[in-house]
Formats: sequence, structure tokens, C-alpha cells
Amino acid sequence: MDAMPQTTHCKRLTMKEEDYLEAILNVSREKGYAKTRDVADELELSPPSVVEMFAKLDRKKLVVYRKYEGVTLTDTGRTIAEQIKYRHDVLVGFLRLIAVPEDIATKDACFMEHELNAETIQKIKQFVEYVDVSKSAQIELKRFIESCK
Amino acid sequence: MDAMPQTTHCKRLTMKEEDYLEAILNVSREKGYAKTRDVADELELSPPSVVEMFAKLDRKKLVVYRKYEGVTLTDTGRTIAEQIKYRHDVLVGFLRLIAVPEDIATKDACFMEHELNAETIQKIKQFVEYVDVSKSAQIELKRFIESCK
DNA sequence: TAACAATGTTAGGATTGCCTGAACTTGCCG
DNA sequence: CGGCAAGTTCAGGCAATCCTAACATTGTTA
Repeated sequence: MDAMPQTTHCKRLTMKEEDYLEAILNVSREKGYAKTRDVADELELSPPSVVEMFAKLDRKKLVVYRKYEGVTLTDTGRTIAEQIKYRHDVLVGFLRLIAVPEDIATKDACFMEHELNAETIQKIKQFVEYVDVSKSAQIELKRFIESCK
Repeated sequence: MDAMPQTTHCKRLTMKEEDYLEAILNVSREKGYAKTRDVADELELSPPSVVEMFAKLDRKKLVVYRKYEGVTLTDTGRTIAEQIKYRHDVLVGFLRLIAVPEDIATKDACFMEHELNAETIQKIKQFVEYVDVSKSAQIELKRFIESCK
């Protein structure tokens, strides 16, 4: 989990747009392509909602959408999707560290990944990394976890 | 910053509804009352948007809204507002701890306070409290902050 | 006290994102 | 090959939230 360069963002995407990009990335990695049904399942939305967003993301050049065939991420789209995913992973890593249950960690990360300031993410990442390499920090953290019980 | 009991929530409020309640609480504490203009300024929204939400919150019995006079929180509304504020404070406390700049911490907390799982907030609160009372944790944290430079 | 400035409200409209139901494609199977 | 099921798209709606412009109220002050 290394540094992630900022995208040269023309205009900030909405949380939803980012959600869809991330879902498309996930599905694509798993199956090699992303069709309406896949993304609808992933995000638990109706297919028409997905089609609508596919069209919007296509207009914005973040995916290429071909009717009845699904979408593929453009370079820009992929970069953004990967950035979101990176943030997601950083956040889950942190929540796990402080003993937030896995399922809750995942859900909460899904919100935060879109809105938190880059600097906040950076700090959280550094925190996780620090604990990762510092023996004494690990001991301290273990004490904290114990104290929660 | 002690434990905060959960509200017996009938139906989850939207993020925006919570935002308004919190703003109303803030303004009320400061000035003893909350009128359209005050809340509009606090949230940087137009007065008509605020009036609309006042009506909605009144319908939901979270505030009492009297035309041209402003709103007052009901008991339910106040409890919810205080809960949000509590979450906000917990989050800011944590972000400050890991050296996120004050202005960013405030903004990021404003977002997280609405959506994070209660358990996550709880863990973060415990973390802050732990560092508060553990000398060795403080030392460790200081090392971490140093390592960020 | 009349008039004006500040504040508040109403009306009407835009946007985003979601849905259901109806219509269309596609691909497979008998 | 014909036809059906699954998947996709279109059409039409709805809810939440915001806005501007126009109108109403309030309160201050000359």
C-alpha cells in the first residue's frame, strides 16, 4: 500500500459516481468485464438505475458504455476507481487496527472513502504504517484493545 | 465526554436533517433562539432552503416552528442534535490526536458524524481516552507524529 | 407613524439518483 | 429455426434538497 498520486480532477465527482466506478473496477477484476446486472448486484440497485449511471459516466469519459455489452473503464476512470479503492483499503486497515468488527469496518470505509480530505487519509495511512513497523506501538495497541474489554 | 445513550430512533434521519438539527442546537446555545437567517448563515444555504427544512422537521416533531419566529428543538430533536454533536467532538478529538490540521479535522468530522456506525465511534472514543490516560501511549504517539515529518 | 431595510415565506424550477413497468435483445434449447 | 428466459433499456415518476425571484412581515428610525 504505497503512496497514490492525486488525479488531475477536472470537477469533483459525486459520491455515487465514485461508488459506481469502484464497483465497476471490482467486478471487472473479478470477471474481466462489467455488465449492468453485475454492478446492480454489487451495489444492490435496480438495473435501470445502473444503466442511467453508465450513460452518465460515459458522457464524462470515465467509462465506455456499449448497449447490451456493459462498460469498460477509461484510463481516467480506472485511475479514479483505483484511488477510491486505495482509500478504502487504508480506512479498513485502520478500523481493523482499533478492533472495529470486519463488517462494520467495511461499511464505514465505504462512506469515508469518498469524502475525507486527502490529508486525513494520509495521516491515517501513516498511522497504520507506523504501528506496522514499531514493536512498541504494537504493544501499546494491544494494551488498548485489552482495555476495551 | 462521557457515554451517550442511543435515541429510540423511529426512523433514521437523513444526513441533511441531522445537519440542520445540529446547526439549530449550535445557534440556540449561542443566541438562545434559532431563526431562519442564523441557520442559513451557519450552513451556508439560502433562507428558503432553511424554511423548507424547518417545516419538515416540525412535521417530524423534532422542532417547533413558528412562522417569522424561528424554531426550538423538541426533546427528541435536542437529544438527537446532542448525539450528533457528541459524535462530532469524538471525531475531532481523534483527528487532532493524529495531527490532522484543525480546519480539516472539523470538516471531515462533519461528514463522518452522520454515517459512522455507533460501534466505530465508540472504538474511536475509547482510543482517544486510552491515549489520554496512558503515559506510554502518549510517548508512542509523539514518536508517530515525529515520524510523519 | 410612515417608510424602508432586513428578514422571512411562497412559488416555481433544477438536479441527482432511485424506482416500477413495459418493451426490446440476446442466447440457448428443444 | 422458433421461442422463451434472462438480461437490458426506455419511459415515466418520485423524493430530497437546493436555488432564484417575487411577495409578505417586522421592526427600526427619521
